[in-house]
Amino acid sequence: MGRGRAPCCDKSRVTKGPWSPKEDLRLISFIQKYGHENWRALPKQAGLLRCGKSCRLRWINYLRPDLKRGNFTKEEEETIIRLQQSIGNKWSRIAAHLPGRTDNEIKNVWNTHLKKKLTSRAAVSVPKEDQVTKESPSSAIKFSFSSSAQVESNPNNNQKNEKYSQINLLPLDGSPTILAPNISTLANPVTELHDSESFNNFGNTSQHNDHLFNSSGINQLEQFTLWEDPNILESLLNTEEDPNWVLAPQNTQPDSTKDNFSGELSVVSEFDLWSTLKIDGIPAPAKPDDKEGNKIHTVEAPMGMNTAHEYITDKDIDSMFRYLETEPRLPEISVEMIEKPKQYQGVNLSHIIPAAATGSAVNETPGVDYFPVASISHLSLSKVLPEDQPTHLFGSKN
DNA sequence: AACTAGATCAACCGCAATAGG
DNA sequence: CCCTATTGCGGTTGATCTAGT
Repeated sequence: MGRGRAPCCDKSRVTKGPWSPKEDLRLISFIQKYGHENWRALPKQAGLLRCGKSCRLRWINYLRPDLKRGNFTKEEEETIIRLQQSIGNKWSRIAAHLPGRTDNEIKNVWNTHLKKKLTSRAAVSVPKEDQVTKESPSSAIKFSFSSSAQVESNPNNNQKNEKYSQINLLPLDGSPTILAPNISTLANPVTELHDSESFNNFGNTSQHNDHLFNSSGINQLEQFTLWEDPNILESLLNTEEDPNWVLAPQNTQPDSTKDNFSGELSVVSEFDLWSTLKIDGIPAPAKPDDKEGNKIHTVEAPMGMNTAHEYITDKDIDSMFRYLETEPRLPEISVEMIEKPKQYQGVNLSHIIPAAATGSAVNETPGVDYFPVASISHLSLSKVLPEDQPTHLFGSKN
């Protein structure tokens, strides 16, 4: 063995950069089911081309269910300032005092806001001669902290929160559901589906990773029944659940402590346009406001839906395309396919038509455990997936 | 409209700390 | 106690967004 520290992973064989929704869901699904005893082995077991450190960071900073999102409150900022002055840049220790906040987030807030704020306060409060002769940080806090109430709430808060807007889904029977990228779960009333702002933000892929957070800034997983009790997954296997459940097979129980795990965790990470637009029994959303100048398309609802058509904007379609581009298994689709799904049913578009709508049933592989991954379905395996990849069978259970 | 500078923040890197054999 | 593997931490980077010109 050579000298020096061994690299944590083979850098040439791991993905770097921003995480895709698909990767997120894969990581969430794996940890939800098996935990994270061994970060180094986790990527391989979960089928992720990521370094273990990257997975850990992603989980801790963005995916774990107890994260709080949104702007820091004045109280939180005060706490950070106070603790930073007393213990220094011990971000993880500071984070321990702020439930739902991560050390990385706190560090960023400090570097981008609080440090400057503190500096500007000091400039105002300290006589000029003192600024030249005294640079002790501990002296700065003595006069800066009392004025922290001046911190104003950001008038652009709404803008930030808007990025988190999502369309919410409900399984037909109110069953718990698992999160799929670019959609959110049943936590909020489905009436939000009709909110034009949420509608227009459908599938919005902002700069960062907002696909898991709702307009309240709370990680949807926090309200995620399935998350709170992973055993629900198992119990659902024995129930007559909604035909819209997407099921993915589970061939093997991985040993998270071993590196030679050979099983595969199959994950459905696609989202379904139709299920977001329309769920049986729920009134269709109002035609969205075209205030942003997006062209409004009238689209046919797929077979099995109650209504004849729904509305969708260019922006929505773009968002959907953007997501579909990350799904290498999916065939190319066109706007026309989206607008006229019936015409394309059974050809290329079967992957965006809910199995329940088409009435098709997917045969399960004997001896394979299935678990629901999303309350929606749109993959017709025979049309989309190579036949030699049986571990990726998706479809409704009945 | 195009460009630029500043702001933001997710993600990476390297080192330190810790665990376990 | 030593050595190695792994995790955790803090500094830093760089992509993207936003506001200003």
